[in-house]
Amino acid sequence: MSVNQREIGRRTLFAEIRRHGRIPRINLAELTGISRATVTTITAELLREGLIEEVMSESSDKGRGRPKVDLKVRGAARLIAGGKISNRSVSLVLLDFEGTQLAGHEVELDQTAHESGELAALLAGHVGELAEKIDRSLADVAGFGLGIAGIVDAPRGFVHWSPSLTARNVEFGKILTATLGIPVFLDNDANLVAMAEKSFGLGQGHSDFIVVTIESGVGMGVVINDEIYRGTRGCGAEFGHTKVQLEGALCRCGQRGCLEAYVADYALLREAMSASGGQDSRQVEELLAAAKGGDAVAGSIVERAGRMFAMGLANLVNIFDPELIILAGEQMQASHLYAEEVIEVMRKLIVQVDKAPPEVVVHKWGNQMWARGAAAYALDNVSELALQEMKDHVA
Amino acid sequence: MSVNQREIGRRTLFAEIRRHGRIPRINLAELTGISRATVTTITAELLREGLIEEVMSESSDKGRGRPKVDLKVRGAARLIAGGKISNRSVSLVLLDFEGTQLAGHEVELDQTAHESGELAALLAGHVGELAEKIDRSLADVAGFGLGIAGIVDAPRGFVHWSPSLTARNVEFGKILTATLGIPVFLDNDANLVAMAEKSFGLGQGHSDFIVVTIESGVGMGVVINDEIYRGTRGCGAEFGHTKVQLEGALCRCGQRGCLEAYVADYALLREAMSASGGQDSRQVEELLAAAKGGDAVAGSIVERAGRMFAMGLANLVNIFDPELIILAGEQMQASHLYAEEVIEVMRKLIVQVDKAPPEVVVHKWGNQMWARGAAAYALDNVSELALQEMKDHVA
DNA sequence: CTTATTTAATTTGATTTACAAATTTAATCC
DNA sequence: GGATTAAATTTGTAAATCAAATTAAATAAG
Repeated sequence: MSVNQREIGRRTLFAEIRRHGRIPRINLAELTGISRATVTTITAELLREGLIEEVMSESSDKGRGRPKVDLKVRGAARLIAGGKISNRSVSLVLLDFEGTQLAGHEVELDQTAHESGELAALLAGHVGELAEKIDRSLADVAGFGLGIAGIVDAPRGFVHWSPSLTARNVEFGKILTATLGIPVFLDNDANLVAMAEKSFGLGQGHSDFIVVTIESGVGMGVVINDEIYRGTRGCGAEFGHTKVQLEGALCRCGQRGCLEAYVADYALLREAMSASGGQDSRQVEELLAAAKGGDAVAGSIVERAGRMFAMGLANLVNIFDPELIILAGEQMQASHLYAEEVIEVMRKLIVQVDKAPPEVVVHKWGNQMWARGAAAYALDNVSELALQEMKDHVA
Repeated sequence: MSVNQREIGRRTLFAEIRRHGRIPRINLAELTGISRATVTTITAELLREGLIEEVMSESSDKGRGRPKVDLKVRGAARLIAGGKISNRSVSLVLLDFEGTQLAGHEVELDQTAHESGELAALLAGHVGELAEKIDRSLADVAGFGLGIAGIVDAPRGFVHWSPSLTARNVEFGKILTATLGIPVFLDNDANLVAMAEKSFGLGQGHSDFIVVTIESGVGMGVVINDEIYRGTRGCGAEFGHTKVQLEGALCRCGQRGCLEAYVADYALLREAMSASGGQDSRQVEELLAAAKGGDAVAGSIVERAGRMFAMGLANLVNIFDPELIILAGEQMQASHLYAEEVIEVMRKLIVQVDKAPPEVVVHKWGNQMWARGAAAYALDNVSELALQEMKDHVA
């Protein structure tokens, strides 16, 4: 409503600069449809504000005429932090405003669930420490994005439930903001993987895709129209607890037939245990190896997990019809689910149209990707804040 | 990008007028944040163009001062047609630009599947006839919205497959536009029910909701952010073919375990038949009545359908987390699935958060609702066209 | 019946903003 | 060193918004 035209121009140009990394004004004018005159005016404002900077074009332009001057986001403009709380560790990263990583940090935790105040204080300490690594302080951080497992109402920063917190229904976002003294942006960890894929990973350039993650649980992040889709309660997309079997296997959420109850580590181990009458104490890795080696029992357990997973994926496709599905996970942990045979079963289970089924890609990465996704989320929010501030500065 | 500010203003004001039915300028200014001066200018343009008209305010305002003058969409500005192709019939409606129904029509068809050219010609004839009922002609119709079952790529007007067409992969939208000589907007019928609910029904005022329909198949329309969500292939939301059972019952789509294969009419009858060893030839109504009357076999068939349906619904909730689910259907046809017990099972199957589960409402209506939804779709598109045209007129 | 009051709508004048066209800048080519 | 080329900026104009002043149309008061 009260978004005047100039603000729109600033936003589109800044976003375009960010997307391209480095780009000269004339291309900005072409791509956005904004006149060259206005591009000059607006980029001058952004330069004055320090959000962007000029760089001599390094593209091999041997042409005549005045050479292009590239514009890029000014990395030094803001300092961004991102973090992800895992089972018994915290990963943290520090990015500059361009998105390049300045520092990273892994912290072991002695327990899984924490009291929210303690956890906030602990995070404040570690983010501060990380900042000091590059001779900055916690107060210099313009925003901190944090990913946490569980059911999170992101816009409100409210945690309905999380395995990392001892209490339910915590205003964790507010607690964090108060403790750290800087803006904190909290979200479900699966959403932040989607964010990471969109900003740095395989989702770049895609406006609609789904990311499925398998850690200890099964998570999902949905990007629709270039934005992360969060249901109305702020906590949609509980893919792991979609039901794949009526009155099926018991899930740790207390319900029956959840997808997670068939594909998660604990589910596989539980089955192996019961098949052997309580004798089997193998780890997941061993079980998978045994399945590969021809062990019939292990094979059937793993195979069923794969079929269930394929069915869950197919349902996603039937409902969302995405152009891309990214199966994201740490290392090889869930490789049996990401196997080509599983994807093939999925393809058979989706509605058959004379059109290519969605592309399915597997993206394996380390622990820090989660934290980078969280930072990307903060980066988005801080950029928005920075542009918001300009309204007042210029006026 | 070449959307100038004035166009934005026109759009927001026109949309606001449409939403409120009748509203004075001063309230428009307040609601949209556009200044009173600009509201005067823009509404003057819209009046001159004939898209809106002034009506003396009938709101019981006994206050002093200059009385408010309400603005409303000018019904006579455009004539809109909507249609829906059912199994062996076509429903058609004619609306004015305000959305009030001017005429309706039901046509019997002698067959289910049609050759696309013939069907187009047939529709052209009947829409023309309907127009003549109110002393207008086919050429006076500004746009025709048509709903058809099957898999439709709405933006392209392309039908991948439909039970109403003999051929697959038909450019049916283009054929219709050519045959009728007016703009035609084609969509999947379930999407158009969502459209109808949003424009005239229970979805009014909701920006995010899901509509589930049960006719012969199970359909779904999804509204996200005030817009109908269509996957990337234009054909998302195949709720009826989400899988609820691995290697389950055979569906008419050729796959196994589809929701539809458990809840559709033919599925119920098939089961009754096989339970009785081929002796049972009851109709669905009889089967439902028998179940109510205590017949154990019928009861278990109906009950399982309900449980499967609840599971499918719960999966929708777990994935979308909508604020509202509308179960829309013709009359009592699917009442066994819409029963409170089924909804209760669904509530138990969704992820439990300390927050109210989505509201579920049942909306029963007649055949013409589909056609009205199609007309609403056309209305949207024609409004857009009309505003587009203004650019040239004013310039 | 006339005047004051109140509120909606319009008009006016100033300001913002975007853009086309003209100009300047900075390079290469000959 | 001038001609040429292309990017970026400056200039002048047109479009569009808005605050403030004005007009319009009603009721209330005297």
